[in-house]
Amino acid sequence: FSWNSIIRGLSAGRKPEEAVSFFSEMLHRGFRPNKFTFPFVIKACTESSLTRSGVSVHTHAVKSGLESNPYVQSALVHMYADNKKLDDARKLFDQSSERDVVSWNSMIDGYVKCGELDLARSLFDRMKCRDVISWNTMINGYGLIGNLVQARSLFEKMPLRNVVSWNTILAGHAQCGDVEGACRIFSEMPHRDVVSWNAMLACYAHSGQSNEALALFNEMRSLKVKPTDATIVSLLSACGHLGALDQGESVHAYMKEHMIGISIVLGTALVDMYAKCGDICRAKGIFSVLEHKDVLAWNTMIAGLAMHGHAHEALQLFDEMVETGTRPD
RNA sequence: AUGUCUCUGUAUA
Repeated sequence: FSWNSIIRGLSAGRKPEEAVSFFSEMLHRGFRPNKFTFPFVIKACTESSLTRSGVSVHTHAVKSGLESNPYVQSALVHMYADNKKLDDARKLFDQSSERDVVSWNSMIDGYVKCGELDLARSLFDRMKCRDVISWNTMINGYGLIGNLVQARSLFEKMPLRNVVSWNTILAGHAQCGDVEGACRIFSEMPHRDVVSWNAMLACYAHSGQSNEALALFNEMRSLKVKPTDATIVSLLSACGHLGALDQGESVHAYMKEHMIGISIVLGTALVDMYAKCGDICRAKGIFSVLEHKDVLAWNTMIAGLAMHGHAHEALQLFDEMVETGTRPD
C-alpha cells in the first residue's frame, strides 16, 4: 500500500538511503513488506552501496519467504554484483531454482564491470534466454577492456539491435580511441537519442577534437535534441582544452538560460574549464559555492591553482580538504 | 504498481 509508494519515491530520488531507513521504520512499526517492497529497497541499497543494509534486507526477504520471487531474487543478484561482491552474487545465482533473464543479465554485468570477460562470456554462452540486454552487456564488456574485435563480432551476430546496442558499440570505439570508427557508427545508426549524441561529443572531447565537439553540439541544437548534464560536461571539457574562454562562458550562459542546475560533476567541469581558460577567479567562485565537494572537485581546484603558479594557495587548499574530512587520493 | 544494458568531471607520463 502507501508504504510501498513512499519507498519507491525515495529509492528513485536523490537520497536512496532514506528509502532504507524508511524500510526499517516500516518493519519497526510492525508492517509486513510484500513482493513489491523488496525490489525498491534493494535498489536503494544498490545505488547507495549500502551492502551491509542490503544483507539485512536480504535476511528479511528470506524470513518473509519472498527470496524466491524472481523480482526479489534478481534485484539481490544485481545488488551484490553491482557492489563487486561477485562471489555472493554468484552463490545466490547458483542457488536460485528459477533464474530469470534479469538474474542472468545482472550476473553477467557484474563480471563485465570487474573486467572478468571470460566469466561473463561463459555465462552468456550457457544462456538459453538471451535478450537484447544480454548482448548489449557483453558488447559493452568487450568495449571496456578494449577488445573491439569481439565487440564487433557480437554486434554483428546479435539477432536484434536497439538504440542502446548502437550506443554501446559507439562508446566502445570511443573508449578504444577509434574516433573514425565512432564517427562511422554515429552516421550509420538508424536512430540517435541524446546518449548517442553525448557519446560522440565525449569521443571528440577526449580525443582533443574540440572544434568538432562544438560543431556537433550546434547540430544537436538545430535538431532540438535536449541536452543533459553529460552533454554540457563534454562541451566544457572541449572549451577547456581549447582554452576558449568565450565559448566556455557561452556554455555557462546556456546552462543558466535553460536552468540547468550545478551538480557536483557539472560544477567540477566548470571549475576545470575556467581554470584551463585562465580565469582562476571564476573557477574559485564556482568551487566555493559547490555543495558536497568530493575528492575530484578538490583535486580539480588544486590542480587549477597549481597550473597558474599559485602553489601556496594550492597547498592551503589541500590542507583545507583534509581538515574538512575529504581523504586525498 | 516492482528488478537487469549504453553517454559526463581532476593530475602525471
